[in-house]
Amino acid sequence: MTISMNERSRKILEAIVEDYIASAEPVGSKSVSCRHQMGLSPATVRNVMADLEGMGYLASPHASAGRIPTDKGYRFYVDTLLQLRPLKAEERERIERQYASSDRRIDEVLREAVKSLSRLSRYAGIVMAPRIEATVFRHIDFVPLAPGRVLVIFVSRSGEVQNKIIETGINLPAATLEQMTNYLNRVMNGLPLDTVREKIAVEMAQAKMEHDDLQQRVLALSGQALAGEDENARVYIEGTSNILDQPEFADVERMRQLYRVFEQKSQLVDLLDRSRRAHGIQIFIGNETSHSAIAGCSLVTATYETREGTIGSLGVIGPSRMPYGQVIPIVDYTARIVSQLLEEEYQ
Amino acid sequence: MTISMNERSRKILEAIVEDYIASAEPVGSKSVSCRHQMGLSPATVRNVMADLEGMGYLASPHASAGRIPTDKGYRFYVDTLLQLRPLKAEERERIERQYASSDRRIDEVLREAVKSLSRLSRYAGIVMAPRIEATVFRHIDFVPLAPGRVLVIFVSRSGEVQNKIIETGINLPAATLEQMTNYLNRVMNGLPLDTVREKIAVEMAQAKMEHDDLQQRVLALSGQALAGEDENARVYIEGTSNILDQPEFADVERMRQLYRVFEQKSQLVDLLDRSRRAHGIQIFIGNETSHSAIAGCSLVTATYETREGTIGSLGVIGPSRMPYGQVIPIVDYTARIVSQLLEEEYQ
DNA sequence: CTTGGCACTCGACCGGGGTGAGTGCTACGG
DNA sequence: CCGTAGCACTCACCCCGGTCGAGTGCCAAG
Repeated sequence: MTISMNERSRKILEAIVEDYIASAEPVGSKSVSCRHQMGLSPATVRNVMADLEGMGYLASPHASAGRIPTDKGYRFYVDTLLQLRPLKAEERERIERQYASSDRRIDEVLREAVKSLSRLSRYAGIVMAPRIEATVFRHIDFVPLAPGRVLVIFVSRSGEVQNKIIETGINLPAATLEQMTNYLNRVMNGLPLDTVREKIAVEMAQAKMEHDDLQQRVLALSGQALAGEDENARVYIEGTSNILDQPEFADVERMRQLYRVFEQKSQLVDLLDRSRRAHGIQIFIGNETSHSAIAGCSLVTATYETREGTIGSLGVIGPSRMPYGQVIPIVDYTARIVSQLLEEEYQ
Repeated sequence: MTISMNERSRKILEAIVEDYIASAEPVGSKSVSCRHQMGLSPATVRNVMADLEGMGYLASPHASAGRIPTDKGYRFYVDTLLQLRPLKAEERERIERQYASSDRRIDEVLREAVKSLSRLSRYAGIVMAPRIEATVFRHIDFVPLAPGRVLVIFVSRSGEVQNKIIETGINLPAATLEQMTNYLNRVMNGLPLDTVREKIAVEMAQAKMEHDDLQQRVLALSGQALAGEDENARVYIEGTSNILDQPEFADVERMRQLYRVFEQKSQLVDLLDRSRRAHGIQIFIGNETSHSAIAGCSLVTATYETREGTIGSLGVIGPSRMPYGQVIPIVDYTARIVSQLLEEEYQ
């Protein structure tokens, strides 16, 4: 058993991975030897395949079937063998066109992105919206709905709107609210959200000292409105039914597991968050996700960013048997376009 | 073959429907005769069952299996045999508690409702948000994001926030926007949305006559912001993976179809919309939905409303083999609670 | 009209033989 | 020492026939 991978074994591994990706059937020595006319007899290929299995790149479902790649096999393929298939101009155009009708509000853009990802990859698209911490203050507004109930609307510089109804207990006079709106909009405009929060805290302390109860309450209101949202709500998924067409999900039990993950979202949040902290393209293969419920699945993700840094991540989830060479450029280009669209907002 | 349904046939039909709902297995004459000690021999039951089959209430999957209810059978059961199992105080309380933490913004309430529906019924919950036409003007706000781009925020009386970014082409001065905000908020407050639209149209005509280009543009802006949204986006679904546990969906192909429907939503919009136009509880059984993709499924829906009329509908979707007696009260009570919560907003 | 009896039907389950793809091993030749 | 050809072996898959049993339909008796 050769320990190292020479050129030949790599070629053969590549052939097997690609055949398996294309056919979803275990691939045998003969088909490798024939289809990829590399001048080797099936017997030779067999020897190599036995080595590859020994090294953990391949596995056989049972004795007389062919071999299928393991997670490690896919990983090696992706890291060292894979050739990206760059997008054709026409495909790039198709991605861009997707956003033509959107109004460039960040959630609109992301919604289009997730649709586009799922449509192009023919798997499920997932997008994680930026955490509100990453935004910049643009505008705040208080709308009294009823005595003791105020709707607080917060707008970030990128046009994202977040709103909350807050029970104030007491009835805040419209004049105070208006005054405060003007003040906050003047002072906070353009500041990153965490700075805004700090400032609000400082001012609250001051208002407290001055026994300005009303002002303190309104400030508290703004603070509450700027609090973070449920993380799970920030994930968009689309095209999950695409995955159902894949032969590996003919088994009902696996489908169930997968759909539970989609519905629950927290595991996806975890992965997308890990991806966000990295930079650029990230690929999780099978058990590398360390979520056994999505065993057999891979995630291809990329980060999108503005000049102020990475703000979120997006990608595609599908079976590990995935044409990475095609999916990666799709994810990559989508992330670029999204970054670009959001960047334009920032001027 | 008796044409009419006498007391005995009804009892037997009831027994069969209920056994089948409980077990998901075709039910035979013997089990009916034994389990529901009605003093009839299996043979007699068989005769009756043959009649019921002849009348279209039952069907046999194959010669030597028992009988299962047809859509018509379920319909008869629901219309004339069904006894509702009223909610226990504890269950009602559980439903109410669900909304305790919500901030009573309409979309929050509906999101809680859909969760609660799916959790209690153990099927998928669906909710359709009111169309924006049904709302009442409360507040509008223009936030200039960049030269030529304005974010328009519209708030309805029930605290629903809708926002749109609009490309204005030219740069509208902040002063004009502010002036217009004040004007609209003063004049339109409390008017139903269609009236607001009319008024805007009238004022636009007037502005045109007076060659007040700026004002005309801002009015156009408001008009655009009040335009309806994508209908499909107004449907919430949750708990779809509950349905996967049902034995009737062991077949992968059916699951696929169903999930396509969930993802596409338009067929659900259609049904919920039909339900909204009716009043109170509505039940669609199997093919009555006239959407063949959800054959074998039933929908139990109810409308929620304020004193100004029905505004939306919500319900549960699951297999036709559904314990209607339990599901109907859940849906009914949820609709009541939602109505009540929204009503409170209106004061 | 009800009931017991009985033959019949038909899917589910089981076991066995045949088939074929694919393997591992071994012996041979460059 | 490496590549190749040959060969026996393995094992999933398919098809077949037989058995089993639940449930029916029908009939004749009460």
